Amino acid sequence: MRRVTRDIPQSPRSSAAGDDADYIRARIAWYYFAGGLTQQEIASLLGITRLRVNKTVGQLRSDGSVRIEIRLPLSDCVVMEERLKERYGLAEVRVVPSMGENGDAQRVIGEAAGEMLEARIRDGIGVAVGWGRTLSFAMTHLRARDFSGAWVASLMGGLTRGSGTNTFEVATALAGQLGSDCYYLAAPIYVPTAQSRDLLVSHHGLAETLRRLRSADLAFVSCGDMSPLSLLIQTQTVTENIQTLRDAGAVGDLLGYFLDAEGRIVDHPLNERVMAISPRELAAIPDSILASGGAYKAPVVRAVLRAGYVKRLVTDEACAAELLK
Amino acid sequence: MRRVTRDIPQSPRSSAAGDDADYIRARIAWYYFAGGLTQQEIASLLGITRLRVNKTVGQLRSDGSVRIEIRLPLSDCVVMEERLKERYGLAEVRVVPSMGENGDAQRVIGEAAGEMLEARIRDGIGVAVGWGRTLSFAMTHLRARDFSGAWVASLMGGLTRGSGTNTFEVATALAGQLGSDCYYLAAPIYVPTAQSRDLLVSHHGLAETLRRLRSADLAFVSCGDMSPLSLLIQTQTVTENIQTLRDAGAVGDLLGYFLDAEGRIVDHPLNERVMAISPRELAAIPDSILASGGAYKAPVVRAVLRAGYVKRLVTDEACAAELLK
DNA sequence: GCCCCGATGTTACATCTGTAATATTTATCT
DNA sequence: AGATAAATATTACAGATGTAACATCGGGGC
Repeated sequence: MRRVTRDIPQSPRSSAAGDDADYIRARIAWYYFAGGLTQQEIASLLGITRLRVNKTVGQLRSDGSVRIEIRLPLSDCVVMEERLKERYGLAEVRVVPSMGENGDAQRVIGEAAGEMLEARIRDGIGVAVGWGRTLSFAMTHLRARDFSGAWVASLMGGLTRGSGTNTFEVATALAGQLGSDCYYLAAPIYVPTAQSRDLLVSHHGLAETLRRLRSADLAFVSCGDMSPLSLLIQTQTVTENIQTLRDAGAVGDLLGYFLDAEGRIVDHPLNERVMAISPRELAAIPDSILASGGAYKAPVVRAVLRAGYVKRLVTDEACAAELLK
Repeated sequence: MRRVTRDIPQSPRSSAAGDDADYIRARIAWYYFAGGLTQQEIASLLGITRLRVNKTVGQLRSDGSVRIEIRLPLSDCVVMEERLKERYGLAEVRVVPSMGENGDAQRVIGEAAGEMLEARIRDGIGVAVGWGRTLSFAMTHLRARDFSGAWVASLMGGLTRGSGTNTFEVATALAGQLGSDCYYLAAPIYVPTAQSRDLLVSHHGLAETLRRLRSADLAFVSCGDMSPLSLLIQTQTVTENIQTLRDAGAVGDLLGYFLDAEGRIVDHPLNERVMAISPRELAAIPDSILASGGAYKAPVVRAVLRAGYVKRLVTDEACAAELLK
């Protein structure tokens, strides 16, 4: 566990250049998004290339420096939110429209989840976070306020062979945004054997992080399905076990634990080796947000909801429709 | 004075078609702004023409259904805000970047002013509003909440020969957004003679509106300069008097009253015929926002600030720079 | 019933935008 | 100083976007 202070955004800029670049960024943001000037106009106004303007605009969009708020609720979605709340006894549900094949659902869900998360952050709060693409999108949509009294901890171990995504990225980013402390469950998500799990837990700060996690006020998690697209499935450890997991009735994972259609942890050796708090412990956390969508994830999401592991849900139309069938 | 209920947005839609069109609008908003789909993709997804998507996107942008928030403060502007606050003893100042020749300053200032206004609205509040292009832009940037206990009244009479802009539009729109009552100063801004002014005031609901105005909690106004671009200057009544007004030392108007560089009402017959509350009465309203910008308006704005007629200011860089000279 | 109006579709085109491949500058490290 | 990496400029181009002119459709008012 380390203290994270402020290593989030476009960092490696030195002295004068950094200020200048930030200044240009801010000006571009205003001229383009508020003023509606054309990229070429901005370029000549600022004496830089259109290309640079173009790139900066792209950055601004994705790094959350400009945020677009849509004030037109989609009636269908609102209806589904209510029905989901009632059907699964949830405290809050947000359904966003599904985007066709292209513009990926993950991002839109993540952004909506970020808003829900932001609304629940308060000073002194302890937040337990998982990882995954959806969650990392949420990070761009948080307003960076200072909550130095708060703390963040990662709910689950990391991947050793990082496939592009740093698995602690979400926790780091959140702690950075909040200016709060961050505790890592610095271990692989799957340890070699059940014994080594016990060994690790007794060791190090892992025990402390786990203790902290159990006293968290809010959990922010996603879940994975069984398709080869899933981040978790791509890890070697899981790939080796995928067939036996399927045979055991697994429909997907929550915090690395594979669940059956009813949300029960399936009987499989892999589930003995997970370095993360258990779904049952997750359910004991006072408040929690599950962010997952896409029709193909509906089976896992349904499993998680049926078992009552989480209190709030952010998903998309396609998944919501499946959940309501 | 009339009750305004809800006649703001894209109104003249009948029964089924209206719902359908709104539904399409909402979907387009999500697909385009949240999902980042291309207009063509959206068109085929929804089975409509790309053109229609294109037009709708344009509407969404300008009617405030989607709102873009920029989270990068421009250091220059922030500095000027502080200096203006100190120099003119203001409670709050907002300075937005000036847009080059194109993308008009009015809109950006208006939008910022809308945000400041929104922040100050509370249930039961009485808001006195003026009119002008800048203010009408502010209306698109208000979140429509319900403040049925609030009321809105127009601060000044209207133009009889409407040059495109309905002068009560701002009051109507604001009342509509708030779902509150709206009182109009239903008279021309310049009445024929000083006597007819007294006559009108004694008559009708005008007296009541004026009484209300004086008990308003918040005023939302703009001011005009002496250039031919100014809405007010374009009215025939003023055009006839422009030379004598200049000779009397006028640098612009506030609520139809022409002021000198120190903010004093200039000695001119036209100022006897204004149907509006006086600047002095405006100063007595507990809280007030002046939204005006552009370098060419600096003289009037300075006059208004010097005389202390308003408490808060929203302007742009160019004007702010002049004000600080 | 007929006409007019507004909303939408059709087509065509100029412009703006996103992206890649490549050169040049600038900062940083040894 | 020289080498290296990052940022920025240059050029080129396909695809997306905004706009205009005109056709078509459906409803409401006379």
